[in-house]
Amino acid sequence: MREYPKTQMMTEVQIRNTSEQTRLRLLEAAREVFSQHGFQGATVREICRRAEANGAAVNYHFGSKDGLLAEALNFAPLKAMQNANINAGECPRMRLRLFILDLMLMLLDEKNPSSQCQIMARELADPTPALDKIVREAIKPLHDYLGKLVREIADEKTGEAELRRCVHSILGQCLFYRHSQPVLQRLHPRLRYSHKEIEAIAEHIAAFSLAGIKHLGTNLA
Amino acid sequence: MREYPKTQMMTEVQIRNTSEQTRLRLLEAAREVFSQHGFQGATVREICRRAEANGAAVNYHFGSKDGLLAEALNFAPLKAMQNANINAGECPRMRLRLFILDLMLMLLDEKNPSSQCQIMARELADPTPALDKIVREAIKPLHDYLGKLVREIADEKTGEAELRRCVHSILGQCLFYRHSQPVLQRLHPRLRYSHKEIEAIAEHIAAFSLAGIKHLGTNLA
DNA sequence: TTTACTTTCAAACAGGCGTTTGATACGCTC
DNA sequence: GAGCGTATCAAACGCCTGTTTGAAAGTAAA
Repeated sequence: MREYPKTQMMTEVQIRNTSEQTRLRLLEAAREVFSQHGFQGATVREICRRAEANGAAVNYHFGSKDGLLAEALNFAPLKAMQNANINAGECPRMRLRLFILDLMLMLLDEKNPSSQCQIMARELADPTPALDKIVREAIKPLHDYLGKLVREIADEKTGEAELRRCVHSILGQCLFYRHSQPVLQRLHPRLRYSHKEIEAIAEHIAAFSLAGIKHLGTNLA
Repeated sequence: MREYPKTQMMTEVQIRNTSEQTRLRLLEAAREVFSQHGFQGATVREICRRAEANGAAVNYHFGSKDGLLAEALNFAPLKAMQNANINAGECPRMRLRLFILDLMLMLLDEKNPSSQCQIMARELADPTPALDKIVREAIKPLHDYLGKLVREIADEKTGEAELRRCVHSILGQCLFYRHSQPVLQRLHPRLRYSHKEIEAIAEHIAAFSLAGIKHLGTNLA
């Protein structure tokens, strides 16, 4: 996986106690800063400052800012969520509800250590070299899984394009609350994303979407 | 409105023939570059290059890059769309359909000279000093108008919060296609946003949303 | 023509960026 | 202790950014 630095002479113990610790601190700081400012807006110096590491540490341990982003990405939480959803055993409509709730919690919960989704959500709009990997390993599986879920709920005759658009409608509603947060903050200054508020939003999106999916063919030709 | 430069001695004719022309060229170039690269990604030098103006022209005519953005914004197309929608005379459901179609055309049509919406859509995610003005003059009226429209369609007993979430659901679906364009391009490389495709997407969002609004209270407590 | 003023221009400026460098301290093996 | 590979550090590098500067060009009134 990683190539910097090539460990040759040090013992594993030493590595774990010295190098590996700053590596981890850098990764954690990077996730914070990337999720807050985006890739362009984040600076290597600020990441190093938060990690209490030297300014050259990023390039030493990860080769470049790009390399740091690539290793800071972690798709495990998203995959875990999908697996949990598959094994929930509920009916498809209930699984969609759970899916949306879990996704909204990842996107909005401030206390959630999974800033992964926030980093990825930022990447959607303006691409970095890491976007290809993100799409391949996280977004495509997400679309695929959601597509299957919608197919189970929708009418059998529903076409492929229409199915895809339903997936877009669901994800669009969810991502809106993250992408437009600066705007929503100005429109409704009092609004806070408490766990209760997130649940209410998720429930709305689920109900709204289920109605939309169910009545696909009834509104027009 | 503008303060740079303070016109004192030149005749109006001269101003129109010299200064005003480069001003307009700068504004047009700025709209192009801002909509393509976002505010952070856009560089003053590139804007000046496209406008065939000197590198100092932006600061001379607009004071700063921020000032250029503020004057490059033009909310007229968005307001015109809303006015046209009010006067369409159709029933609320049909007006919502028209509204979504017009918005999607503004957001996606490549040939459309109104890159205004694209600039604004970019600003949603990461704020610049111009965001306050954008929210006040464009986004808030948009939310308000859409809110009234939804209120006409929805059940009378629908609460304020739920109404607002419907507006978010509609806008979220629309904006998704713009915000996630880099991702969608990778997921479906063949997809092109022809006028026909945009119409199909708009029609889907309208039908999906109308079903969602109509069946607000039926799915759960 | 002289004067006043606006606009354009090449050049430079100051600051921030990601990155590189060479020295230094450290821990291990021999 | 000698030698070696590793990690950290302050400092600097080269580049790009928005912005400023002072001179030059141009036009219109005096």
